[in-house]
Amino acid sequence: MSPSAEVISLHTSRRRNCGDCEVFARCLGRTGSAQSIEALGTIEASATLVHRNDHVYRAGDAFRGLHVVKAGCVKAYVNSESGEEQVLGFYMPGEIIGFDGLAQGWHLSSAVAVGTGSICELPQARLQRLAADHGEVHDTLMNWCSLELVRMQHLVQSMATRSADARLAGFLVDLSDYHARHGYSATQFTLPMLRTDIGRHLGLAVETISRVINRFRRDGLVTIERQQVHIHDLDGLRGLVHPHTDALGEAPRRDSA
Amino acid sequence: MSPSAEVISLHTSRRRNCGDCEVFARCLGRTGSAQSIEALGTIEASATLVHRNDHVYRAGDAFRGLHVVKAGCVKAYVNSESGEEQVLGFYMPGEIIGFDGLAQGWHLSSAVAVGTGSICELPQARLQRLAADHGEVHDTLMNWCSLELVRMQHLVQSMATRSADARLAGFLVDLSDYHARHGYSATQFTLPMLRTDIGRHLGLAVETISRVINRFRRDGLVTIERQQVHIHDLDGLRGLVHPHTDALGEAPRRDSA
DNA sequence: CGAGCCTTTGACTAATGTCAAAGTATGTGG
DNA sequence: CCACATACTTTGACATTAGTCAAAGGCTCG
Repeated sequence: MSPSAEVISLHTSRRRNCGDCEVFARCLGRTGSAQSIEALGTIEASATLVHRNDHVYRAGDAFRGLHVVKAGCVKAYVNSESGEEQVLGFYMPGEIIGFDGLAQGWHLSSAVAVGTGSICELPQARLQRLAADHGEVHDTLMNWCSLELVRMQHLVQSMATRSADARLAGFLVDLSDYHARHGYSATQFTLPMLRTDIGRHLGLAVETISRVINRFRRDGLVTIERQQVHIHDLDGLRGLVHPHTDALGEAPRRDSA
Repeated sequence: MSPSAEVISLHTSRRRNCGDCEVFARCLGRTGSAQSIEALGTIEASATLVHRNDHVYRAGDAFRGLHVVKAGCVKAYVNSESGEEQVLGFYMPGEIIGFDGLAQGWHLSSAVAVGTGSICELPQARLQRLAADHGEVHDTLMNWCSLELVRMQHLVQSMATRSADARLAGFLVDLSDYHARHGYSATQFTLPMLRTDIGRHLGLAVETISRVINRFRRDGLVTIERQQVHIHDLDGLRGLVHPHTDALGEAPRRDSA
């Protein structure tokens, strides 16, 4: 894990108002009251180009502000004392990262680009000023932080109660939902992250990820080749997500001969 | 609000300024800037006596505000579609619950008293007004929400990477730390929650909890009888928390370029 | 074209869950 | 105050999931 790249700050494009950004409506302008959205539109941010393994921030870094994933995919993770990496989440375009840094003034987790992408920084001072001037912005920020909390609660629930199959099915369904929400195909998309990282995210070994994908393929649920995902039976996949202890005499065995 | 003819009897639970409360310094007054603390002290709250299994809020309830555990212990949990309960955390006196309700305006989790205790409500409208008037209060609220997020991240990490022994050891150490921080014995305290709930919190079966406790007892680390915990070897317990893949006499890959 | 990284597969193991039942506290009504 | 009912905890035997180890197979990129 040494070949990691520097923390970003390299290539920045011109600074401009967020409200003028072509993806504003899917980003800061996605939620909140009209006043809040208008206020957030006045933030000036510059998108930074990032490449695979570029860090957005690292655990221990001083908190400079929140970051928005504008393009690409960002992996948030923590390292345990014994060096293992736990992936807390994968963040897609329009999603905001860095809330854990608000707790103590420095980050407790790290964020790294999964592939080529683009990141905007929302400077803390600017956000504070905005929140002070517009109560609605404060509400919106709290909403986002709370949403992040809920996201983590779901992950906890998933890891504590679901089987490997259910976890991976849930992971794929979540990705599918994201794409559908944003107007892309719910059944055909790319899987930008490594199998290893999916495993570290779901609390499973890489080999298990591989085997489960295989099982799904055999059962005709999906075709996953390299990074390309085709979901053939989205409902079937959804059905796998929840434990369903209902099988009183009828176990959910799907055998394609 | 509540007719005074309620169960409110033992303790003075009439509405009064939080700043005058005897536990303020361990509660709202625990963190944040001086201005923030002063502002929060002006909140008026009334403590409500709760008994075992009384709910503070339930999933689906409209979000009315945050709640402070003043005495006792509160269990936060979610129910999966298949009815299983996942315990997200146990909250001790001075801790604040309900941040997940900020995300959507209603709660996604439930909170229930583990035993007899006392709860204060911090009305949302009051908090919003305070945050609007005092930017520092806004910061403090974000801090708390972020801290809650970090707490959940730790739980994720624990469940994904630690063995049953490590998880329970961590759980006990956390409790011990809480008691130490608050001036109580770090090695002798009560375990207010059921074994079942500890299991549901750590993602383990009740039987496993029981067996691990037994193992700890055999190894002379603790004595746990009913709800009474005696920690005999706190350092030993701490040592168990982290995986330590020490097998081949320390071989952490520290490859430099 | 070769090196390194990533993924897949197979064989085996270990940790934890499940089921069943006994043991032990707790509370209630007689 | 007892006796019973209920709820919680512990223990044992066994099943099963997912992890580990080892190695081969495929991409990708310099």
